[in-house]
Amino acid sequence: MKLSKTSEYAIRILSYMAKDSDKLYSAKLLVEKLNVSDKYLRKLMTLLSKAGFIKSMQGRYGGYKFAKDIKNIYISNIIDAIEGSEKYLGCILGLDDCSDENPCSMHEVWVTTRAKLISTFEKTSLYKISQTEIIKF
Amino acid sequence: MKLSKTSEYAIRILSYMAKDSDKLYSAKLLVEKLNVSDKYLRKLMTLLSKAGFIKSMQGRYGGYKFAKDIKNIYISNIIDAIEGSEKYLGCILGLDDCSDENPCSMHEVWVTTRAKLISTFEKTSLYKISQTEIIKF
DNA sequence: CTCAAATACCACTTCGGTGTAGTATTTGCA
DNA sequence: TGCAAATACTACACCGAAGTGGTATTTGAG
Repeated sequence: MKLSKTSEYAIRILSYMAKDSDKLYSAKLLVEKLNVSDKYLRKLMTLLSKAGFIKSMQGRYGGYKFAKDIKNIYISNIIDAIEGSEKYLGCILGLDDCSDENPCSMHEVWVTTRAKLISTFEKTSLYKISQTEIIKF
Repeated sequence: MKLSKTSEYAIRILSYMAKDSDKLYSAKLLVEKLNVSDKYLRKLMTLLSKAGFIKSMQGRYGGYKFAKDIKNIYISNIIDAIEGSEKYLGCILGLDDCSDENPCSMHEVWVTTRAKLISTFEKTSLYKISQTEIIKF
């Protein structure tokens, strides 16, 4: 019942970048500020570029910046790009054919909790995050 | 954002046993009914015995039955025994020192969602599950 | 034009969750 | 009392996520 490490990193990185959403950030700076392994962060940045959240500038004085408005990037988009939405949309017991008509043992209690989970991910944008007080990145 | 496979199995098994909570269940029967690998289920049953949820009867005509009242077994207890409570109690971004005073970027939105998650696990007992209509185990 | 400093790419290692195999042990009944 | 049928235990295989290493490529400044 946790996000993958990669999703955790991605959200932390993008939240940090959202503080000043027009700035160009180097991998080196992000590594220092977020305390993530250099190699892992660089690999992840490439993935986030390919997913369309950010764009990379190569060469001297290169780095990364947002490729689109942070008001249009939601936590759900980030998680989906990295580990897939089925990780939190599906049946809590992993049953493919579980539904209201064909409920598993947890279905009844899980429905509302899952709705809350989905809503949290789908309604929280990086812009919203950038407006909250954040002490720990 | 999922339970481990082992937790999924454990909840499914115990939910099935809760239907008739005084009965003795053989591993063979459970494997047939729940469509779980024989070896994996047996190993898990031993773990659930050691965790105190069920007790095992060895020898011919052996099997498993509940070791305590299913009104006192909560989903949170099962998850805790198998993968540990920190898997859903902690910071969504995996930060050890995240708190109200030292919030991460998701803290504000996550607090209420996590509370809902915790409440779902801590307030759902096997007894409650046994009272709901279940079609798919 | 060359070099410094940045990102991109490919391959490999490590680790833990999942799953399998084989053997040992227990116990009731014919 | 021996056997059938059940659980217990130990070790290993597999696989994907996490993490590391080395090299190639890009590009602005002097």
